[in-house]
Amino acid sequence: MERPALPLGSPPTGRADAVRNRKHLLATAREMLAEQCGADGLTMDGLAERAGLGKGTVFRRFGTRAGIFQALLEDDEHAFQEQVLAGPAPLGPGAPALDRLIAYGRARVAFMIRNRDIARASLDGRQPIPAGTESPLSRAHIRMLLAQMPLDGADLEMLAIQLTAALDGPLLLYLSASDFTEPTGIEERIGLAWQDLVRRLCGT
Amino acid sequence: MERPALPLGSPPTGRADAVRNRKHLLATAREMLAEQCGADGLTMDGLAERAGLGKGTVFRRFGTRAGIFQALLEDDEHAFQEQVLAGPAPLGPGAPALDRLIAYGRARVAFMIRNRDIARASLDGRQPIPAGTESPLSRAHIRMLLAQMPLDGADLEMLAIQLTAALDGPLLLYLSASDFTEPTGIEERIGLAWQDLVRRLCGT
DNA sequence: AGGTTAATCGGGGTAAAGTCCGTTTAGCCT
DNA sequence: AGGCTAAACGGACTTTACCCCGATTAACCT
Repeated sequence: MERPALPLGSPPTGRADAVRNRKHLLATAREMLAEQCGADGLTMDGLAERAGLGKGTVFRRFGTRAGIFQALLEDDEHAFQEQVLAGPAPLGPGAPALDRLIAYGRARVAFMIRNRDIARASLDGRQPIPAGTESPLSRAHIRMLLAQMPLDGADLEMLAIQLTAALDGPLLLYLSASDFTEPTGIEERIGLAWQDLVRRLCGT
Repeated sequence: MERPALPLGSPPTGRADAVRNRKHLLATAREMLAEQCGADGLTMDGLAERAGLGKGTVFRRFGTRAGIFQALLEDDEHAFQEQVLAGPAPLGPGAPALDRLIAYGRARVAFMIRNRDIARASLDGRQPIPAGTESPLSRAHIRMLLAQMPLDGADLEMLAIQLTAALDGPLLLYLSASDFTEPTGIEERIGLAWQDLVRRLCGT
């Protein structure tokens, strides 16, 4: 195993040029996504050429095509998590756990909708362990909030996984593109459904 | 658009040789999966050659590599749904909706664990509309059961999507391969968590 | 049966993903 | 500063998904 221990995590560590190139590649990828309006137009050759780097570098950095989108998503997610960890209540700390959980779900739904193209493109059926999408941060946060709530006898770890899936799944797997062009505010609808789901879980 | 209206659905319709070849390709794919112990070893060229057919045929039938796995999954799912629609209670009809919902979840978890490799391989970040995995049958069934339960004021459609995600998501996205090699009975654990989740939803 | 047609088949061609290894260079040690 | 080494770079190479279109054939009609 020569692959780095944290192949795709949040590795702003290592040699200076590696870190620089990684950032440069992510920035270039965002440019290309913005210009070409779609993830399909992003090829590894194209990215390497536009970034002025070799193809080997791109693959060593991200491992796979989906890896680029996973890295982009994690990048965005990092900024998002700042809001959650240190932002104003009820999303940030200072509110009751139930309120925070509801606020978190709504915020995450908005986040997923905003980044749904990248999120979808980050799915890769060939990777045995589904990275990126996994959002360990999301899961851990939900887990932490659940622990503060009166849920006697529940398997909190598994419940956190289920709720994470209930948040991300609709956007990743079950809602088609057409659902977002309809006039109805889909974001509000999913947000309400989340709120309702969580409230019912706590017995109102 | 020359693509057939039901490109990947359950199309045992059309010309006789097309239907025959489709079945033959699916069977050959299963053989290769069984022998090579893994979805990665299945290539389109290899499948075509082993089946004694042209590569073009494979692609016309399944559209994409992921399409093969989606077709395999739908095939298995068909047999599974028979149990649900006409099998013995509580999975089949005849039991209270809550019991059926719990039984369905447990059965689906078992199904997803059994087929997790194929299910994972059916994910494809390039398809704008996530087919196959979508399991409209699963969603519709859950939706139907929810309608029989005392859930006043809920958005049943969205709740069904969330619960479908809570069932499929863990296996598709959030549980890594290592979770299944551990001694702990993961299937039972997920099944219990599902039961608990649904019970809480109904207020005990 | 024979002819017509529209769909399927076949396999060579293209482009993009992913690999390899010789070359270069950042970071460190003296 | 100068050298050492492990890591990163680059781009040619291989593999594979996916496309195209002429050849073939099943289904239907008379």
